[in-house]
Amino acid sequence: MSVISSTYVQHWIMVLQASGVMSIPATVSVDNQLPASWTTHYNCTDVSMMTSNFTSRLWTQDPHPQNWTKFQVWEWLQQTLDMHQIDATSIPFQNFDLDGRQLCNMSFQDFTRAAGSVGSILFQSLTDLKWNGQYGQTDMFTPADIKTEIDADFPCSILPFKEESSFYSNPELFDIKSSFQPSSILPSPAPSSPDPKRSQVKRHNPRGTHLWEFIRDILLNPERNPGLIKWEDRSEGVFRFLKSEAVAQLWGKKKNNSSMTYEKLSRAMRYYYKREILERVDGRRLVYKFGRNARGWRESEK
DNA sequence: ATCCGGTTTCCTGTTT
DNA sequence: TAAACAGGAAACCGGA
Repeated sequence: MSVISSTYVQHWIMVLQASGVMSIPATVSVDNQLPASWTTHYNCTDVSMMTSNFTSRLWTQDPHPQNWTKFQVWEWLQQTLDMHQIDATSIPFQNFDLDGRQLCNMSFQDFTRAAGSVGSILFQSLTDLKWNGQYGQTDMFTPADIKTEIDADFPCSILPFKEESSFYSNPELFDIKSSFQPSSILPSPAPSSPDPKRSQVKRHNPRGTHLWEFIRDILLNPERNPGLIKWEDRSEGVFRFLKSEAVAQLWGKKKNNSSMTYEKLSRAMRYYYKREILERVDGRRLVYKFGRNARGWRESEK
């Protein structure tokens, strides 16, 4: 009934490339893995391998969470957040200083306690892995659901609601506090009873993160920002590219476009001036400033 | 089928 | 001189 389109496959390639999950070598230390997953190890991705195996590509490491090391737990955490475009700084990573066995012993409540509403996403992801050894093949995710999931652009989401970048960019929906705070101030939806309100959130950004959001998220995630972009004036939203070509490459990876350059990226940046997402900073090379229509970069918004 | 937003690509000229 | 900036024009792509 449903056909898995090449677009769909491509999307997943992009998601997994962006997450860097496929290529993190087991030998690197935790300290340097985050930057590594965003930079050099991107280049190791084997796209043809990905396309050749629909089921296994969704999670390429040990599919048994019970056996995971602390690092693998952390890696899964990173990937799941990346997949749902959730700001990694929004959850306290220290709450997940656990190995796979400990992780698997966590209840749904434990997850929401540890990560607020994001906990439900993590819980679903883990439950799925535990039951199936991989994403995407549960009785909650039947073939009939695939079309819906293609439409939603996030096929692994058997979630109560979907986190999207439009969530950040829409002032009415953008509410990091209420969305990512611990469960004490949140109604925690049961995993099997999705909140219809949340699931009806409309996509305004079907192709994923906008460039300015991508840039913002690098700035807001120091662990993902190995000297790529730097705040010049945090309170004013002024930032500077330190490694302009590296950022362009990263953006290209995210968009599955290996020929992205800073020259082309910067053209897209200049289009933001008119929309007041960025403001000009005259006379300073590689320096930009967030404008009135850019959301989610202020410290007070976090 | 068509329109649209958000880029991407290419280009020429200017500034640092 | 290279790298970055500026912005026009057209193409592209996926969603509505």
